[in-house]
Amino acid sequence: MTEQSLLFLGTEADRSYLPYLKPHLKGHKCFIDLRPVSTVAEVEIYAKADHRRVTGVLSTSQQLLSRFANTPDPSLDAYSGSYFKRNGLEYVFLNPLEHAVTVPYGDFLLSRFTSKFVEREKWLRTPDFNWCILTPLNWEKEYATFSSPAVIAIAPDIETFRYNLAIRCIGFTAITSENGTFRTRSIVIPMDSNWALTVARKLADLPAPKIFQNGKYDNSYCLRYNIIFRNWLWDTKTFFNSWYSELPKDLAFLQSFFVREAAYWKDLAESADLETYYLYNAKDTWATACSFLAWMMEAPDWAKKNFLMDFPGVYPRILMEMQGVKRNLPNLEKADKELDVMLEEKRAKLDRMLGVKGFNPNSNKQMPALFKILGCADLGSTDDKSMAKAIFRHPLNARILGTIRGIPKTEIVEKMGIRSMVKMRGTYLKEEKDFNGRWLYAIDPDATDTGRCKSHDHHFWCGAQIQNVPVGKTVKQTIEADGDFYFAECDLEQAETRHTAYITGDENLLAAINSGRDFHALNVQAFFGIPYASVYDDVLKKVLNKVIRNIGKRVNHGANYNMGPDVLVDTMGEEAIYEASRLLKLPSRWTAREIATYLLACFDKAYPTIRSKESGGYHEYIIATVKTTKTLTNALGWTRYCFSDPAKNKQALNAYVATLPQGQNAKALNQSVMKVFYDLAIHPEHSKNFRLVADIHDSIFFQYRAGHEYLADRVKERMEIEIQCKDIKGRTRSFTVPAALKLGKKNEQGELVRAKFWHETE
DNA sequence: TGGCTCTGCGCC
DNA sequence: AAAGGGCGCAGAGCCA
Repeated sequence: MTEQSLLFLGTEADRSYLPYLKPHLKGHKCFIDLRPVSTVAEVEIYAKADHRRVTGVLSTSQQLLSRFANTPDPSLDAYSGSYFKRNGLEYVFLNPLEHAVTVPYGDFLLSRFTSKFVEREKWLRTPDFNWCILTPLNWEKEYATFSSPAVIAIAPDIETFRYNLAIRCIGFTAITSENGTFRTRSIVIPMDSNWALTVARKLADLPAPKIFQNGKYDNSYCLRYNIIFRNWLWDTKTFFNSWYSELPKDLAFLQSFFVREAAYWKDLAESADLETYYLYNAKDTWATACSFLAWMMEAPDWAKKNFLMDFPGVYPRILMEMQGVKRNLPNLEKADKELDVMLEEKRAKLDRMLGVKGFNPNSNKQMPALFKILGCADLGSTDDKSMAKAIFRHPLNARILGTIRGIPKTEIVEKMGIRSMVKMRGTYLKEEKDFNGRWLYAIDPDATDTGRCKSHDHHFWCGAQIQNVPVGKTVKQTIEADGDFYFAECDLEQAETRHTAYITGDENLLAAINSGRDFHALNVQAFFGIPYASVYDDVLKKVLNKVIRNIGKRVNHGANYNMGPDVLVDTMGEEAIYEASRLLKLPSRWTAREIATYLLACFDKAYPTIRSKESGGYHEYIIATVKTTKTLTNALGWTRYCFSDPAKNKQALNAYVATLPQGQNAKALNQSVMKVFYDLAIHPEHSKNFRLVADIHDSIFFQYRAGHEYLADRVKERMEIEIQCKDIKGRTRSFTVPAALKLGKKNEQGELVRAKFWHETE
C-alpha cells in the first residue's frame, strides 16, 4: 500500500474529538483543517499544493457536502460514507467526529469509512456501472445478456406511483462472473405499454437467483401485475440485519457501507427529468447488486447462518400482507361513534372543571401548564405514569386528570380516558386506511435488533401495523373472519420466562416453570413467604388472592427486565407499592423507593442466578460473552452483534440481557410459522381451508374454514417444538413451550361459540 | 404545505 | 446520577 496524504476538513465541533480519528488513519499522513470551506476550488488548491499532494479528503462539513449533493440542503447523516470524485480528488463524507463517542457504532463507522482511503484494497473492486433504457430495438440483445449462463444473479428494483399504486419503471442489474471477474449490466423498463409488461414478466421469470432490497415491497406491487419473480433467494436488507442488526438498514446506508465509490443518490428521485429518474432506478439495482457481492465476500459465517434462518420468512409474511383481514364496517362505525360520543362528554366535563374551552390533553404545551397549576410540574412529564403520581397526590388532581387518564387498559368505553379514546380512533378506527374493505399490514422478519418480527403499515401506503392492536372488544370487533371462516389464535404460554429459565439454568426458576402449578402464586410464596395455597387453588384452578398475585407478577416482570427500584415504583404505581408494603407488613416509615428495593431483593433471593452480581450469574455471563466475542448467540442459532459495552452501560446490559430470551422465542416462533406456512397455508390439500393472518411475537393468528377445526390443532402441534438449550454453565436441556389454542368462548350451556370476530378469541 | 422533533401510548 | 427489553404511529407545534 502506498503512503497517502489525506486531508480532514472538519468543523470546530470536531476539535475535541480529533484523537478519535487518529487511530483509524493507520499511520497515513493527514492534514487537519477546521475552518469553514465555501468552494470546491478552494479545497482543490489547498489539497493539490506541492507540499501536500493530498489525494483523499475526509469531511464532516455540511457546507462542503452541499457542493456535491444534488439537493440544496443535504443531510450529513444521509450522506455519511458517501464517496465523490472530482478533478482527480476523492472525497468521503462523515458524520461529526463526536459520533465516535455518542453513538454506539460511531467509532466503528468512522473506521469503516476512513478505510475507503487507508485500506482501499480491502474493498470490493466495484464493477463499472453501465446501463440503458430497454426499447423494442435493443431488448433482444439485452435479453440475451440477461439469460446467459454466465449470469450468477439479477438484482431487480421497481419505482412506483404512490397515488395509484402503479409501477413506473423496473430496473434490473445482471451480475456476470467470468474468470473471477464480476461485471454488471443494468437496464430499465419504463412501464408504459403492454410490451413493457410482457418483457418485464419475461425477465422476472429468468432462472437466475434474484436479489432484492426489501423485496416484499417490490414483490407486492409486481404480484398485482402478475409479474412473478422466479428464484427470489436473496435480500440485502435481510443480509444486513443478519450481520449488524443494530446499524441502520436503509438502502442508502447499505450502499455507503458496502460500496466504496457509492454516493448517496436518493435525491435523484426528485428529478422531473425522466431519463434522470430511470438512471436513479438503474443505480438502485446496481448498488443492490454490489452490496450483495460485498456481503457475500465479507460477511462472517454466523451472519450467513442468520440469513438462512430469516430470509425464508419473507414468503409467509408476504402472503399474510397480501391477504390482510376483513373489516366489518357497521361495527367500525358503531365503535367509532361510541368513542366519539364519550370523548365529547369527557372533553366537556374537563373544560367545565378547568373553566376553559377546548383544553387539549394531547398538547405538549397545555398539559405541562395544567400540571404546573396542579402543583405537579416537578414530575417532569405528563405521561401516564406521571398522571398516576399526580392523581395519588390529591383528590382534586384525581378528579381532573381522571378524565384524561381513565382506567388504564380498560375494555369499557365509559371508563376510558381521553387520551386512549383519541388513540383508538386515530390509529385503529379509520376506515380510509382500509384497502377494498380490508386492513392490510406488513410484517418484516428482518428488522429488529433481537430477531423479532416487526409490523408496520402496508407497502400500498395504507393499513396499520397489526402487532399492537388494543386488547378488548372496541377495536377487535371490527375485524371479521372471511366467509365461512373462523378466527383462532394459538399462544405460546409464558414463553420468554421459560426461555430465561433454560438459558440461565436457574434451578428455582426451572422448578417453578415446570411444576405445573400457577407460576405467579409460586412467586408470591418464594418472594414473600406467603403460602401458595392462600393465593391459588390448584383443585379449582382459581386465583384466591388477586392483589398479592398481581404484585408478584409485576415484581417478576420488573426484575426480568433488570429494572431499578425507581422504575419499579413508576411502573407499579405508588398505590400498588404501598399496598404491597401493607400486605407484607414492611416498616411503615419506608419510602416507595425502599419498598421497591426490598421487592426486587425478594426476587433476587428467590432466583439467585438471574440478576446476581456475584460470580456465575447470568448478567456476568452476558458481560463476559460480549467482551470476548462481541456477539450473543441463542439456542436457535441466531447471533446478534453487540456494539455497546454492557460492563460500562446499564442500558446496553439490559438490552443484551433481554436479547437471548426474546430472540430465542422469536426464532422458535418463526420455525413454527414456516411449518404452518408449508404444511397448511400453501399446502394443496389445506390451503383452501386455512389462512394465515399474522404472527404476533408469541402467537399465531389465523382463520380456518367451518368444518375444518382439525387445522387449528395442527397449528398447535407445529408451535410446540422441542428446543435444545445450553445454559450459561454449559448444561444442555431440552424443553418445549406449551401452546394454548383460543377458538372462541363458552356460552351458558358450556358449548364453544367459535370466533367470528377477533375479540372473540380472547 | 410538508418535513421535522417531541411526547405519548398501543402491543408482546 | 440514574439507568425496564423489543417495536410503530398519531398529534402538536415549530420551521421553512
